[in-house]
Amino acid sequence: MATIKELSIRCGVSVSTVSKALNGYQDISEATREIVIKAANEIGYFPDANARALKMKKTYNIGVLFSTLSNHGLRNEYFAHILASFKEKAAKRGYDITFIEHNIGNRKMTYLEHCRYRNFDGVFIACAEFSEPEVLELVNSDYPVVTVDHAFNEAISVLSDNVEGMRQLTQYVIDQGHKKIAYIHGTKSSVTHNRLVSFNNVLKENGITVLEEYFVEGVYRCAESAEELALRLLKLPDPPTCIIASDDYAALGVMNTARRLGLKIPEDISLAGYDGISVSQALEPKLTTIKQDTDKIGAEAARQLINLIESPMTTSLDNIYLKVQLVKGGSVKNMNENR
Amino acid sequence: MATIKELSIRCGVSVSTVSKALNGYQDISEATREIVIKAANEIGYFPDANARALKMKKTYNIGVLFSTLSNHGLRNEYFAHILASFKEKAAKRGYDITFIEHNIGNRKMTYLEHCRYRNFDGVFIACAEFSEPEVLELVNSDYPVVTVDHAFNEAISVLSDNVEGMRQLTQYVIDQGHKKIAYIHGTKSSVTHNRLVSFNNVLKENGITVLEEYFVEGVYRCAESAEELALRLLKLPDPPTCIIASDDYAALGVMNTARRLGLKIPEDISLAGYDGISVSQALEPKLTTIKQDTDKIGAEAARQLINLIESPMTTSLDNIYLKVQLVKGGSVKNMNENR
DNA sequence: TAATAATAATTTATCAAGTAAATAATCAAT
DNA sequence: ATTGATTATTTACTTGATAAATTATTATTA
Repeated sequence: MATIKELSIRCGVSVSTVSKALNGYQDISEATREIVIKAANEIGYFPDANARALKMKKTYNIGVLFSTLSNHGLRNEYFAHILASFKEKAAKRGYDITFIEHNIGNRKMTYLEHCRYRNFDGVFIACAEFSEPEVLELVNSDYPVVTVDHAFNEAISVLSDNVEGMRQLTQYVIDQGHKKIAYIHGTKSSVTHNRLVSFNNVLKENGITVLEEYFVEGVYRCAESAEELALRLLKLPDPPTCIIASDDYAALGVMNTARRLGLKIPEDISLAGYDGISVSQALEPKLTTIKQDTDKIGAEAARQLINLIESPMTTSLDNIYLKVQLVKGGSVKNMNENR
Repeated sequence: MATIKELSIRCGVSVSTVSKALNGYQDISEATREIVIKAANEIGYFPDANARALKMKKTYNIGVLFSTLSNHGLRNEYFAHILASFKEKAAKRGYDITFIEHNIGNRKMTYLEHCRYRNFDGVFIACAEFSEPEVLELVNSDYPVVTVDHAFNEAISVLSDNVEGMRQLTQYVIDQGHKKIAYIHGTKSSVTHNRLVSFNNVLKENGITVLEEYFVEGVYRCAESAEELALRLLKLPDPPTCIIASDDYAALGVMNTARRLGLKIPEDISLAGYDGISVSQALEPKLTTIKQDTDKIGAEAARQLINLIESPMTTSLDNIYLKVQLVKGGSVKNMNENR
């Protein structure tokens, strides 16, 4: 790889003249600048990222935390899609992305230590166990941080408007004539909590009360966990007519159980999910669900993080709520027509 | 972040003594080494990656090419899963991973230039348009390169044993009594070519000849493209009894078309795919397909690449073929029982 | 005891950049 | 011709780490 020194020899000027010429300094004659730029293009010169980072304290590299715990990580479509759009947007703004790891080889380091070691300019926490001390350490550090689906005071979070999403979904189910609605909610987090609260509010507004047994808690985004819970719900003496799962993976689990019990969806049991992953629309019937705009979430996260990196004084730490969309599949039966 | 200089002051020794002590040099007394290591742990010292890379010509960072062209990239489950296991394995061996990009900000650079700019130690081409000049430039460079699903002379490729996979699948379909088998093959590449050849060989071995119209070419891993082709196949005067798609996404497309035409799978038309993505097993009926071991592909790719980086003289450039597994779903009808 | 060897630590140079300060060159005005 | 102002270029230093060369200290041997 060509270095600035080689370039300077080729141009017959000093190294610093080259540096200044390329970095837009004003004390360089236009003639010299032209020569340097032309030569740089000819030999395909790019300043070495490591050397530059060392001197400038700026790497143009963003650390992305993407822990593979439980059902998260790259193997989860929701997060993989978010990462894809984050990556595209970051590249457009001039930033590379590198995954944050725990243990690199045999050196044990915390997430924060890894970030400092690599000198990331900022941190994107796409998915992680938000209660982990190491994650908190990262969020509470002086790093610019943007998270997805988890609100912190010390960071910007980009998330779907879950209150509105669950409101639309629940109202739709109620409008279809359902009164016995069960809810499988995920492991407690601000996201799942908001959805649960919203669900309850809509029930209340519509003057509907449901059995306490209709509320069950499962592992978030885990089909297997939902399978069991669905079995419990469907075997109740007074089973629900509709099950709302807190995410599409859980909905898939419910579907499996229903199938095993010989129940048809939506004839025998209605079902709705949340997320709008692509599988949900490949099924027969298509799943009624709330589609989260993963493209926007990723792009907006990148936008916010890079703004925070480049203009920390004018970027507020407010959370960003994005619109969601009700997808009317065929998995919720219209009970009104049935009368 | 603590620097080596701060650490040296704290220990009352020179900077290079600290460096030597931490890097296992023998010309350091055990007493001094202990003091240094203890102090390093106390203040949580890690050598700065950029400074280290500059001096050592080694970044412990792998560039990963993951272009989002057509139906590839992170949004494709197959590749996302491969990346997940690659990432885990690389971290275990002490390497970080950073995505290779084209245009970073407003600087246009080729993939190779980006790699040199960041000084990656090696390159993993997970998915890309292999005919692109930029990709070829990368493969032909002096970088250690590992690819997935595409054999080059200048790089190691990790791929499934597609000949054997398609053999198993085709034989299974034939054993189920099918003789009129159509094949939707993907855009030409070594992978799709091998599958097609294998399909033909098995037909021949079984003394089966099929109509020329049964061979159609579609866009690889694209459901929409397969939808159209399936329509063409199913509208033939003498339609096939089974359609084999070159991948599961294409199989999904076929499924959609069949559904639209009111045809039931497998009663009216049998269907098989290739890849074994999770959607394929969430469907009803489950798809008969060949499962590629994405965990192994990713891990093996990482293993090979890091071996190539660390011991280029003893790592051969041979391709690695991994075993596949026939998944007998319910999408292929047993024609023998039907007689 | 002096010479030599072995060990332990320090100094200096280097990697590829960027930048402040010093210097040189050019030209105009006096 | 001298001074001053302006513009262009070079020198010297810095970033954090490592490698090579060098020096200091202690131990061993003739």
